[in-house]
This record gives sequence, structure tokens and C-alpha cells, in this order.
Amino acid sequence: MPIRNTETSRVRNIPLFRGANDSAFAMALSGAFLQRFPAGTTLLMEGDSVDFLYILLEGAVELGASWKSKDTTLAIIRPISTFILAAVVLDSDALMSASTLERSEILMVPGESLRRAMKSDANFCFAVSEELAGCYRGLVRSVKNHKLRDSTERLANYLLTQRARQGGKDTILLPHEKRVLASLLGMTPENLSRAFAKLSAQGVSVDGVQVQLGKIPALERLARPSPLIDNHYAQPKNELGESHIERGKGLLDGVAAL
Amino acid sequence: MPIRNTETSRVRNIPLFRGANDSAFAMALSGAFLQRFPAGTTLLMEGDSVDFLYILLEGAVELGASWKSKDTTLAIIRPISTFILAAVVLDSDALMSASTLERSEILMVPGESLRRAMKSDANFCFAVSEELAGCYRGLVRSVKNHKLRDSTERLANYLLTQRARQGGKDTILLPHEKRVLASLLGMTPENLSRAFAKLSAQGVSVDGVQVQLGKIPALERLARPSPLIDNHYAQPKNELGESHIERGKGLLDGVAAL
DNA sequence: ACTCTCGCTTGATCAAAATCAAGCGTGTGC
DNA sequence: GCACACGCTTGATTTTGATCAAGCGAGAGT
Repeated sequence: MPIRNTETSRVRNIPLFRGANDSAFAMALSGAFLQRFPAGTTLLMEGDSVDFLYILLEGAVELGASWKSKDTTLAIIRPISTFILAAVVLDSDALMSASTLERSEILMVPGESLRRAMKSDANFCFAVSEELAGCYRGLVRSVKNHKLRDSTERLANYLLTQRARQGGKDTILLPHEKRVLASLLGMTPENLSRAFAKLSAQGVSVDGVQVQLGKIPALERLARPSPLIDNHYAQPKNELGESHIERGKGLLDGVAAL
Repeated sequence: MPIRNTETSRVRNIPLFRGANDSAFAMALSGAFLQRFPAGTTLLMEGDSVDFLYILLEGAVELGASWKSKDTTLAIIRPISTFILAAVVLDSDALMSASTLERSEILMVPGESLRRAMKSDANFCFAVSEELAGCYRGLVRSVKNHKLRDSTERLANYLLTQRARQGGKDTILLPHEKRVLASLLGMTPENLSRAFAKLSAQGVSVDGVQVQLGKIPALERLARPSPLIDNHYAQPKNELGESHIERGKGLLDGVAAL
């Protein structure tokens, strides 16, 4: 599908492109096209060579990986976010697979165009570096979350993060199927159920996708959220790893991953 | 300590600076200085603001993190490598602490100089992006390693990676104390001992820092190393996460982390 | 030589999480 | 309406890893 004005203007204002000069922006998007995918479509498999930067405009995309018949979710991307940037910059193979969780609308930007634009405009290139640095730090948070907390603590922090993103109200909606959430949090669906059960002591009660957080102080006492692991303060756009994303200093639209 | 010619020329050739033009290189290193630290020195704590890019010229540095009285090692840096780059690019706080494992020699480059240099030279800026992308992908490998493998499998892969880096001989030397190794692999020292014991079935025998790998095929059958997780093919310079680092396409000197 | 310390190992116990196996409830298709 | 599939839960069991508690052995300081 040819790229239209509506799309370019939407994308022009994300942090990645905002500081680019017009000619670099045009160069980056030369050859870009818009594509729609139904839910459950595999966009990319681990090991595939990566020819495009993906920019998710609508929908949701799961980044995952597998080994020896196990698999896991590494991140869930929400609009407007890029993914697979690192592989594009290095012109190398994908380390994660990507598939749509919902019907999605994706802008596909040729990697070669993007790299040329970076080399032609230091400000744009700097924005790419900021973006990558933010992704890196999101992953650092994710590793810390996994190595330092047990599964109940991860869930408790996930709930508090969602609360902050969904406006601070005491009842939140789970944005994904529980099995996807379990995989993102690094546990089995069975254990996710049990972790929810444990958190009833902290006033958490689940009804389908709705979760009531009855006793926030108790939940916080258990979760002990930390700005060095959790990203409560970011805008409610992305969920990377256990849902932490970060933008250059005081920012703004989330843009994430790979 | 003032920076001398020997140091600038050593650093000039790492991938990060190789493509920079002379004026950007000079700008980046303006205000840089060399510092020596004894083993066990804390260079940076989590949450500290980061004013310098660190370039490790000699020694070894551990990057770690802690939460609720637990702590863990996220990476071990070997020369010549940078660390804390992402925080410098974003001019933000450290997400990891850094401390020397051995007496170390570190070139400290002011963050502001580095950012100015990036904005003045798109090629240098591109190299920074490549560096960050490599760090990012190293962390992705690390997350996969932790979420998909159990501790014995992680150890088995670690041993095979070390073998590849130490020249492919069937006896390798552990480069760190076992307690550090355990923390890097995400387990307790007790469990590291037991994991070694389990691997005796695969021909692994330990004597102090020396490890004999008796039955490589059996070990590989258990470890199932994968180019999408392990970085056997990189140069033997770095150990990030479980020891995977990656450089832009066909590269070279390792440079890593944060 | 002799303790002392320290890093590592070993064993016993405990806690956390994965796995196996039903069951339950809702929604779909026939 | 009825059967079926599917996502989720619950319980029982096993496996994995953490914790607690000794012990062992090499090296450092006296």
C-alpha cells in the first residue's frame, strides 16, 4: 500500500523523526509503505534477515524468542512505536520473532534508506542513538526485574505500572490475554493464577480482564516499585519487557524495541 | 591524570572512534582523563547521575544491580570496552552500579563532549548507534539465555563460549571467582558447584580455575548453543550478560554495555 | 608450624515454580 | 439446544533453585 500524507505526518512527530531535517526525513521514508496484518500474523522469525524498520501505527505486536521447544515473550509493542531498530542499524539478523496480537497497521521503512538518512543528518542520527539507548535501558530494567524479583513481585509491580498508565484509578484492565501476560512476566499461566491468588492478601481481586486493586499501600509494600527498575513515569504508550520504556530525558511518545 | 598520546592512539582504533573525523575525535576526547583504580573500587552506584563515558583500557569491571537486599551481576567488562554509553547519550542516571574487579585503568570521557561530537559528525554518531545496537542485542541474548534455559544449561553454554574464546582448546580457565561467575549466570555459588557436578556426566571436571571439557559432543548436546543466543563468533574481548557481545556486522574489538 | 580467614563444596531442608491432570465456564458452530 | 473447544483455574506432584549449616583446603599473617 502506498504511503499517504496522513501517515507521514503522524510519524513526523515521534521523537525519532522530530529533530530530523526535511531531506533526511524524506530520505528515510523513501520506499516506505504501509501494510495491514490480521491478528496472529508472523511478521518475522528469529534468524531472518531484517530489511525493514517496522513502525507500529495501530494494533499490538509481540516480540518473542524460543529455544529447545520452549518459548517466551520478550516485549509487547503498542502504537506508536518502532521495533527491530537495532537489527536495522547493524543490518543483521533478527534475534526475536515478531507477530501481531491484534489486527495491526505497520509502516515498513527500508533499512537501507534509514541508514542513509542517519549518515546524512547528524541530528537524526542522534535521535536514533537516543532511541536505541532508551531501548537498551528498557531491557536493563527487564533483566533486573527478572533476576531480582520473584514472580509474585513481578506481577505486583506490573499491576502498579498498569495502574499508573491507565490513569491511577484503582481498577485496571488487563491489556492482554492472561497467557500472554504470563509469558511476558516469565511464568506459566498456572502460576499467574496462583500469583493473583496470593495477591488477594494485598487486596487484589480479578474478574476476567478487570482487576481491582483494593489495598494499594499493601500492594506497594510487597511490590516495592523502584524508578531504577520500573518506569511508572513514562507515558502510557509502550510495554517493553515487563513494561518499561524510557525516552530521552523528559519525553514523550514511547517508541521501542529491538 | 592528563591524557597521553599512547592512550589516544589506542582508543582511536576502536570501532566507536575509527570512523570519526579528526575534529570530532578531538572534540569527544576534550576534557577526557585517565584514571587508575585498585580492585574493589565502586565507580558508580545505581541512580547516580552519569557525567562520563567510561572506557576500560586495563583490568575488569563488574556491572551490577540490587533490589531489596538482593543483588546480581549484569555484565563483566573487559578491555577495550566502553560502558555506561546509553546513560551518557540520554544524559540520565545510571541503572547499574559499576565496580572494579581488578586493578583497572579507565579513560573518562565527559558526556557533554561526547554528545557534542556526535552532533558534529554523522559518521561518529552512526558508530555510536552501532555500538548501542550491539549492546542492545547483547542484552537481548542475555534475556533469552535467562528466560529459556535453566542454570545447568546456562553454565554448559558459558563453558562452550569460553572454550571458543580461549582458542578452542579442551581445557579452559575460569576468568573470575566462582562467586562472581555464579552471580553472572544468575545462581548461587552453591548451585554453581552442583551444576558443575551435574556436568561431570558430560565430561566436565573442575580443578580450581581450570576446567577440563572431556566430552565436547555430549556437552554440546546438553547445551544446544545457538547463534541467536550465544555469541561464539565474536572476538574474545567482552563478557556481557552471560558473555555475549556483538559488533557491527563483521567486527572486531569488543566494546560494550550500558 | 599454626591458626584464621576465605572461597568453595557438600548435605539437608525449604520455598518457588513447572508440570501433569482434572475440572469449570463461556462462546462457537452445528 | 447441545457438543466442543478454549482459556482459565485448582489441586497434586515433581523439579529446580535458594537457604541453612557444616566441613574442607589452600594461602596469609603471626
